[in-house]
Amino acid sequence: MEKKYNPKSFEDRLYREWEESGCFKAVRDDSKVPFTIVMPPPNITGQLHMGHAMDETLQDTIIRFKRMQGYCALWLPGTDHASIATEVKIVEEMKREGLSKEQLGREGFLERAWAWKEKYENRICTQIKKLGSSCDWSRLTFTMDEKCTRAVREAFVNLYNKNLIYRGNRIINWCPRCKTTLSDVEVEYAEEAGHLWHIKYFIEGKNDALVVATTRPETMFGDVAVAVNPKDARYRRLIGKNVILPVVNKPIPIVGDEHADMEFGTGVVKITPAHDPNDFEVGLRHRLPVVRVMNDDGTMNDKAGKYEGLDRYECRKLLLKELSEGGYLVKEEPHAHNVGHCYRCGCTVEPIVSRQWFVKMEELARPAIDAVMNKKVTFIPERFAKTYYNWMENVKDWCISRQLWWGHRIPVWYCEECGAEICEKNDPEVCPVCGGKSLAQDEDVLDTWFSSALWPFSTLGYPEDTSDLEYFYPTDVLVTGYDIIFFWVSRMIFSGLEHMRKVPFRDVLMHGLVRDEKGRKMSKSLGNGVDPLEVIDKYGADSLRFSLLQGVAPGNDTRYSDAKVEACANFMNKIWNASRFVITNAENVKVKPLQQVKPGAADKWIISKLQAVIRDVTLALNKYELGVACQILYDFTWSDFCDWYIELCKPALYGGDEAKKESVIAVLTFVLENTLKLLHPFIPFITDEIYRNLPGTEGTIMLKDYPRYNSKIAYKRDAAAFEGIMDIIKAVRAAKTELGCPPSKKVSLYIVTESRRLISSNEDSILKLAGAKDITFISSAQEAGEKAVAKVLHIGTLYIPMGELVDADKERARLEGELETVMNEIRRADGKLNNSGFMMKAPKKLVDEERAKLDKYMAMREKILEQLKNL
RNA sequence: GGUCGAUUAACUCAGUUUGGGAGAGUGUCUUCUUGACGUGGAGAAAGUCACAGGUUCGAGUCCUGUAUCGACCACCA
Repeated sequence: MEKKYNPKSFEDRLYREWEESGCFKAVRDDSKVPFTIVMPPPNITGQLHMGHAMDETLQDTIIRFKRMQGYCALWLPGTDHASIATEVKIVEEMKREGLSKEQLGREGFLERAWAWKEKYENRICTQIKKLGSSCDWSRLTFTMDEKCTRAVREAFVNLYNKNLIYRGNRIINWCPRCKTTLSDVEVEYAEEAGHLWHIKYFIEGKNDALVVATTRPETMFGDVAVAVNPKDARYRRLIGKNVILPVVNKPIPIVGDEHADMEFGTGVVKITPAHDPNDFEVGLRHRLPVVRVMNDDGTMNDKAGKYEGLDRYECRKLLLKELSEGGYLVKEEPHAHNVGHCYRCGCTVEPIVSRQWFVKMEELARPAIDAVMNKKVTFIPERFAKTYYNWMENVKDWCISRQLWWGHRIPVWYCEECGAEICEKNDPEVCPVCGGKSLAQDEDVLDTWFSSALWPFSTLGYPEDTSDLEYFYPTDVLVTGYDIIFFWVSRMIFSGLEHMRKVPFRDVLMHGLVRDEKGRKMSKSLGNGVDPLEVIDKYGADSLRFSLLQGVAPGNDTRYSDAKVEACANFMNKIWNASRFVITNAENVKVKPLQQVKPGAADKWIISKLQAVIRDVTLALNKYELGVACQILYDFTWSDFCDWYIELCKPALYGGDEAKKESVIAVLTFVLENTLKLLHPFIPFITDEIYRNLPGTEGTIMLKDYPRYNSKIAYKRDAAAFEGIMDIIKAVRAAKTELGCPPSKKVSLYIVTESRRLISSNEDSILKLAGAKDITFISSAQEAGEKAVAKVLHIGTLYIPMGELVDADKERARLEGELETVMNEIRRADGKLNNSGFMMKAPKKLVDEERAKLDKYMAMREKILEQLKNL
């Protein structure tokens, strides 16, 4: 083994070996229980960020754990075509070359998009591999692969035939820059400082006017009415009359509608059904026409008269000027309001009436809600179920058509002869209605999330009834960020239930965002993003992985910091060196299996600790508490194993007793091997590299059994007794520091105790670790000599004569401090035991424990007082 | 307006379904180059668990309310 922990020297090599030897491949094996995770497919828009790194690490840790536990573990990787996101990127790239979509044409554009896909998919997969992800690459799926297309068509046609997909004229969100619709969840709202303009609409034939308040005056060309609340005494009598639309000089009716809020503005609202969702509803109720005034690119159309062709904001400016000059504009006040933006390009979204394809949600939502209610799907942490219910219960129909080229084309054709609408899985040749041959496919593509929604089963072979689907579906856990519950999780749930009749996964493990050191969201515009690859290059993948898992609680955001990774790199170094120590000592000897040696007290202690760790880590992992599991392993490895056990071993290793040495080496090897196995799912590279250097091992650690708790070697009592020895060592060390005595100075120890045998048998360890020269058992304090520091411990009382080094004042102060602590404990225990409620209601075991504690502390108090007197 | 989360050491955070002696990492102070590791060892200081009530023999943990911060959803002419 190399002297230094140098991840670069083995990470890539090990990954190649794992992959080439087929360790990641999951093949149906009916003798095993399947455990399946489908990877949330990263977008092929660019490269992986820290959020991905966290997502992949969580999944890899879980899947490696399950694989070692003997499950047939499948982690299925993939990438997402990310329709709009990718198209935006490609168009940007083309723009830099002076090209436009129109110039290339659909065919040419798609060719370019596929080339893009090749490039970025490769890059992303390389990055995922760098992290150590043990996914089955032979199953790598892209959301626009042939099999996904088949799944999309099947699903679409199913829904269409059940009337759950329809085409209709409705208000949708329109991005004038991307020139496509967006679903409701694709719109991001941000508060903006705007204005509220009060505009006079004269009542027909009168000199009187109604004043409407609007934030978007330019839409007035599409006004088809003004509404007042029917309960509003101010305006009630005007209902049924007309007002004259300024500038346009056209009469439009005054309608009575609840939508008009008497409290807001003037209580009169203009109705523009084509450009506002609420107005659209009002329009439906009053059978008003729908007048669209804007083009797809956000410019005004011919309805805007002389403003035709102008951008919406330019038009607003000029129109306001005209209104003001005409005396129509009565007031302009600042008004903060939420404005919707395209989640991909940031452009202000326009609500526009348009003919689009929709998924009818009501019927699909109900079983999806029930599935979570009935615990067929469990959110971890549970609170996210509520978020899910809130959304699902109020969900509106899902607009799925996009005016883009990159994506799954909508499987609907129109007969140019009879006008029939044909929805079929396979491209139709002739019109089934009239037999006509000129059919045109719908120009639009589907929302990228339509194919993502099918991901858990499209990847396994749906719509075919495959063996994989039967075996691996439903999948076991979906690991993803809480930010895509609406986009993705909910849609997978109702899609799985609809198309597969089964939920897509049993558990949903949510994680939060990875933020920067200051708690800010990592983003391009802030420039505070950290590239996982750079971190791996600097510290190694294991350090990054461990830092991302350490201290995470499900669903909580975490902060990334270099300092944290560095601390983890130190941990790797610690593991590396401890292992090197064990391996070096085991090198030229035949390592016996644990069963063939007689463990001593320290050996039993570490073996016992190990059993507890096995139990607790397994429990934590089963509950997806990866952060907790990390902490347990970190503490055990560093403190128990390295700081204590290895040090405790040294007397035996360097002493002359061969049997002892043999036994210690067996235990060292046993504990290290198990620790490596326990750690492997979290830090796969270093653990495998060391494992291969361990005596008596063969092959990769990743296919070995995960350690199981063994009650036969749990040694609970022995371990507790040994803690007494450790207390002695700690006490000596502390006494030396407190009194300014150098640790290297060897001291004599005098002990009053009932555990002489235990102490004798561990004399070597005590002498070595405490820095002592001898131990003498005594029966009273006086025997320790005149000036001795006393340490009252559970195992007994320890006296250390320190001659000149002891400062009597310091020692008195120390003892008084100790007395104070003990008195506090006595008060606490006494209080409890004198509390009749506690005595009557607390479990007997607890009362007994408390009484024993009190006795112990009382004895300690006596000793300390005696000591103070002697000083 | 609705929902949810956070508030624990100087900093970053664990502490859960099942209430029973406040934890880790980083930083700080003291100290040690002893044959795995100075990316280290040993020891220490450091907390009114946001606040106020309540339930309980007992609350960081359960309940109610308040404050501050944050997220999401909805509405906003």
